[in-house]
Parts: sequence; structure tokens; C-alpha cells
Amino acid sequence: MQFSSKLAIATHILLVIAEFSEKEKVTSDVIAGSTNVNPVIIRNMLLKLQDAKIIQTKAGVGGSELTKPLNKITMRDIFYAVEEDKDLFKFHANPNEDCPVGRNIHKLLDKRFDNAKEVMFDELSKITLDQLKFELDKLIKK
Amino acid sequence: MQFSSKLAIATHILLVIAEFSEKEKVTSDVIAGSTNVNPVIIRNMLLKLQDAKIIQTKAGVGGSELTKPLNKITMRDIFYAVEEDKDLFKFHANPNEDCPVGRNIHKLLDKRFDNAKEVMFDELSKITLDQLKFELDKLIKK
DNA sequence: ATAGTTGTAATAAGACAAATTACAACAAAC
DNA sequence: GTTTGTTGTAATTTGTCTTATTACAACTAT
Repeated sequence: MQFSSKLAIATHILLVIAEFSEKEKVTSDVIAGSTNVNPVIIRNMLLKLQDAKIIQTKAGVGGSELTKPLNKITMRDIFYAVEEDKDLFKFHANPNEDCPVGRNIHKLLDKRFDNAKEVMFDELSKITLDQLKFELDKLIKK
Repeated sequence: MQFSSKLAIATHILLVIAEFSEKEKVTSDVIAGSTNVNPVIIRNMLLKLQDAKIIQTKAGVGGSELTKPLNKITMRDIFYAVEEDKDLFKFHANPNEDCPVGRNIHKLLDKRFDNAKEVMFDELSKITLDQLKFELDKLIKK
């Protein structure tokens, strides 16, 4: 199992906005063209990124812009903007309460799963859009 | 998105074996009863745990036993025994190669995604069955 | 008013998890 | 050597979630 592509797509969206929104109008169709993802999916993500106060998009007119400096936007922020905050690992639904293991498995694993999730997101929180754009610009200039 | 319940189920399986296999024959039906998971699912997992050399099960006779000391089995081992080693985060399939962002998004995120995955599994590798059984036995005695 | 865009609902297609049914292969016990 | 209980394995089904798609109302500058 793995996460959906929402984080990669949302990051792509924000990089396109960061790179081009000062010169051109970055519409959902422009982004759809760059990502090769359906425009409706893009628009739904733009809505979520708006809810998270990461971008602002102009209904009617069209075009999106960042509302924060690039170094204040982390990949953890982006993740939580577009994905649900579910537990990382699922449990089986109905372990047998009459078995000592079944009765305690949830308690045993819960905090350990949470901890594994936390260190991963801590790692994502260290990555800012700033860093990504800096590295991207270097790659483009070559 | 989240992982399947395979890790939780496999850990449950191994704890049942660790707890009871010295006294009783732990068959797939016994485990199915404790987990409330279909016996065929359990048997498939037992096969994978055998492939990973974590347990041994007796075809025909029935019953499974651990082949390693409890402190040599980590939750990372268990995960890789029963789940595929996929990337943690997916990418969108066909970013536009004519766009500077689309052309570089994969390169930008790949190592960062891998790193986030790595720290999570490092955390899982610190959890041994030993620790889980110790904590379980404390809970049972209460 | 028009044109281009966003916001939103509804539906469909594809992938995958988990359950289920069925049965062959196997090994001990009688 | 047949019976019994179990594992190994295939095939099918159900449900859930992701992504794509169609369609259109709402919005805003020109």
C-alpha cells in the first residue's frame, strides 16, 4: 500500500504557481497541462490549498497566487492541506476480545504506529517550497 | 490514504504464536479466531512469514512456530514480510516534459520521499516482538 | 451581454483490500 | 491404506478509494 499522488500533485501545483504566477495567469487549465492531471482534480486541490491559506485563486477572473513566503510552506503543510489526517496503518476491525492478544493488540500498537507516523511527518516538515524552488531553478538553468 | 491492515494482522499472528505455540497447536483457524480475519488471508500471511524465515508451519499436521528469538524480529521485518516494498508516495503518471516543473518534479521529490520513508521504517525497526510480548504479558497479568 | 474561468455535483472506470468458496496436497493416527 | 484435520492455492466477489470525465451554475472583468 502507498499514499495517493495528491502530495506530489499539490507540490507540483505550488511550484508552477511559484515559478510562473508573477508573469502569467496560472489557471487550472495551465496546471492541468503541466501535471497532465484532470482540470477538475486540480480545481478541487486548489480549493483545499485555499482552505489551508496557502494560495488565493480568483474566481471568475482566474489564476492562483501564493499567500505566504516560500520558506513558510512545508511539505507537511501541503500534505495536510490535500489529504485526510488518517492513521498511517490500519487495524483489523474486530479482534477477538476473548483472546488476550486480541484484547490488547490495539493498545500495544497504537502509540507505536503514531510515533512512526510522526517521525515521517517531522521529516516532511523540514522540506520547504523555498528549498524545492531553489533546487528547481538550478536544474532549469543548466 | 493509509497502509492496509497487514502489518497489524501479521504482528497479531506472531504474538499469538509467541504466546501460545509452546502449549497448544496454533493453526490458521486458531489465529483466524483471535484476529477475526478470514483463515485464507491468515494462511497466505503465514506463507509470507515462512518465506521471510520468521516462522515455520507444518503442512498437513498444522501449527506454526517462531524460528527466531523474539528480540531478533522487528516490526520492519514483519512489514517487509507481508507487504510489497513500494514507494511511500505515488507520483502522477505523466507530468508534461515540456514544462520545466513537469520535467523536474520527479527528480526533486524522489530522494525526499525516500528519506521520509526511511526514517519511518527506522522507527519500526526499533520495535521488537520481544518488547511487544513483554508489554503484552504485563497487560495480561493485571 | 460575452467570454473565460472557477466551483461543484454526479457518474464511471480502474486498482486494491479483504472475504469467501472450493478443493487439491499433505502428514499423522488409527 | 483410509480417515481426519490441516495447509497450500486458485478463482470469484464485495466494498472502498483514487482518478478521470461530463456537465453546468456562479462569478468577474471587458
